[in-house]
Amino acid sequence: MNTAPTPAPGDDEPRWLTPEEQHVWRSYIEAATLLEDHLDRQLQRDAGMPHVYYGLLVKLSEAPRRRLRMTELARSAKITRSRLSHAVARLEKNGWVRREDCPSDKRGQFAVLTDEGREVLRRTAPGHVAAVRQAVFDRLTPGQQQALGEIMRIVAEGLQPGEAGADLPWLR
Amino acid sequence: MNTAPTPAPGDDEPRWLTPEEQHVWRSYIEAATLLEDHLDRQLQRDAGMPHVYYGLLVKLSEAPRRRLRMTELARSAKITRSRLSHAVARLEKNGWVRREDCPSDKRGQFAVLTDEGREVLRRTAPGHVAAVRQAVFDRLTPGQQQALGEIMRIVAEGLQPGEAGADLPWLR
DNA sequence: AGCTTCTTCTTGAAGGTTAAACAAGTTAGG
DNA sequence: CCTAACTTGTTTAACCTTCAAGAAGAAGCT
Repeated sequence: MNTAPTPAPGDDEPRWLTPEEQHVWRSYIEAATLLEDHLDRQLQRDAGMPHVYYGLLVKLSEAPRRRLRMTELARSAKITRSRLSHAVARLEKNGWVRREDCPSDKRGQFAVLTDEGREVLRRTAPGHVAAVRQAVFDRLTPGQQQALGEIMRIVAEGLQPGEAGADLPWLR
Repeated sequence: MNTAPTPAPGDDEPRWLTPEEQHVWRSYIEAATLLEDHLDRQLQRDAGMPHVYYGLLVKLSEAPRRRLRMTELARSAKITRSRLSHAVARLEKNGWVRREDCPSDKRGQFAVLTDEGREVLRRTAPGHVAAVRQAVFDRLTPGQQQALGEIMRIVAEGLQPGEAGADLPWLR
């Protein structure tokens, strides 16, 4: 986000992005912004919820008894527990998720996908997949798709462990 | 986001993502989420503003007289005018941006980067570039960097023109 | 047991985003 | 001109996210 003045030696001059790197980075930011907006809008319109919430329902739908502990769900969706707490509160009000106490750990809560939640998913998944396809997969060659997967896997990996943060030990 | 039941012929059965596509897509979502969170946190901590706001200052810093019409800035940052309006209000309160009337179009407003805003940028840019490098560029081969740029350019392109949306004819 | 520490989840407030509606100004067509 | 249609930018309220703090239970240590 800046032009390189001079790469001085033994100096703490920041290593600015090269013009090529800048282009890559800007393309990334633009596409990521547009894509997330696009999907948020698509889902808000067709399913009445933002993309992240939809992702939560998907995770639950794939879990063993369609239930997951809050912390596990948060971790798997890459969001903070706080955010999840608010999200589940909303989804619960919609009747798509229900909370259940964990028998083995009285602090614990399960988020459980309700039948109604399943139904919403069943009804809206096709449209969502279509949107994803149209925005991403239909435009990329198999090679690019594979490359994208690898690249993003690498980036995600580098961001996962982190030292320790306020609310989220695993999220930096 | 679902398992393929059967690709029936001449049927409107949705084309679910293949397992490979699902992996790619999940990696993308995870990395994008983690990355945006990471950068948001980095900038919130070091610059006192979210990543998008930082991007606005950068755009302004590169514009001719360090000023851009609201609509142009919004378009270039890929956000809605409404969002920009709020953002500029906040940046103005921080003294980093100032609004100025457009002489040729009485409806128009320029967002102008103040000296103070420039200073914030100067002070925080190194740290931000370092974060981006560490999270992305340092982990990818030159080939992957190039591939990422191409891929994201394609995706962004497909999302740009669109038919016409409520507030944003160009977004969607 | 008793004490400290960690983990789980929630809360409340502050801030950011969205959607819809609007005022004001500009443009295009007759 | 004059009106209809469009643009620009803002506003409001509803919603979502973050941050810091905290209640409650579990785990570990002596």
